[in-house]
Amino acid sequence: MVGGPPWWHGKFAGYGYRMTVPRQAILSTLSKSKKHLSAEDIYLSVHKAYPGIGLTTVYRTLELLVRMGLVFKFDFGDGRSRYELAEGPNTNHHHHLVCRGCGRIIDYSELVDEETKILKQIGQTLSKKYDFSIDSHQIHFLGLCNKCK
Amino acid sequence: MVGGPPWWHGKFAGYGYRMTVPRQAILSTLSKSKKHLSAEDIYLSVHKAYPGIGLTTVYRTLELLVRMGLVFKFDFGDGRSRYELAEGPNTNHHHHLVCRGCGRIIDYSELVDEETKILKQIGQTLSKKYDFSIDSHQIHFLGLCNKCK
DNA sequence: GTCGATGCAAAAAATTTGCAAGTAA
DNA sequence: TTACTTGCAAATTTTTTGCATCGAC
Repeated sequence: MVGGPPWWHGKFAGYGYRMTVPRQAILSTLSKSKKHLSAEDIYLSVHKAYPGIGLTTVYRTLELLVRMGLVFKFDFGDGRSRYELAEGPNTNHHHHLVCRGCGRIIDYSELVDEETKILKQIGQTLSKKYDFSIDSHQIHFLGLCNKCK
Repeated sequence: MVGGPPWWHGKFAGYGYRMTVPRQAILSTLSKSKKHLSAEDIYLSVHKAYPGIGLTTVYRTLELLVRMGLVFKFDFGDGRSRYELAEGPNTNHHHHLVCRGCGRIIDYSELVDEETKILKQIGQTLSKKYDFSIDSHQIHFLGLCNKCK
């Protein structure tokens, strides 16, 4: 509970973008949630506090935040994209177990450092070979959760 | 060029499903392509040879094949799902580089054995801890390809 | 004051569903 | 013959776009 401006202040001006109420609200919602929110989840949350904010703005803002690298976008195969804050006080690097039965997503952080270490090396090799600039990675394990198997 | 029935014959009866012309055609298309085909790609290819086959059947068949484990489904973030044959004479295990700029997908097979070896170990640990039965995994590196950076 | 940002309504795109008719086993 | 499959059309769902207005810097 230290107060002060959120860590993302100042990130916008540098890119020539503006800090607005909808952007604050969307970042705030993302930073408070531990889940993988869909655009509609975010809309509902934000719209409750600021009824003026529309779904279109949510989509446009998320696209911007992903481009800026502040937010990660995931597709787990259920037809809607999910979004997570890329960094910040409450975020921790993790990967996902995806249930093909019910769509449940389990985050795991165990062993992620080990995974990341290997992927970093491999990424460098691929980066060079394919002249491709890598800025993030995703690992998904697919299968069935305890309820679905 | 050995002829004989395709390797997937017999996979259906065991599950109580039937082998039909549309299913043959869809599997055949998938087995001939090296790419990550969308449902519409598959529809166009199959529909050319068998104009009677509709897009709905393609979607329903793909869902079935994914459930059977014969086909993998991927979402690279461009709003349409992609499908690849899971196994077969022409398939090789690979992972993906995904360009955030133009959506281009680069397959790589280098170092995949190394990745898979590690992930297998990690998968076992997670499997136990989360009571989750893992049957496949995906690794995506995200970034910008040579044309987009 | 300027130019980026927003809201609303409409459009577009991808995927799913209802139901009668077709067909593999 | 029986029950799984299919095709068509219609419906749903998610995401994008046009355009006039608003507001951050």
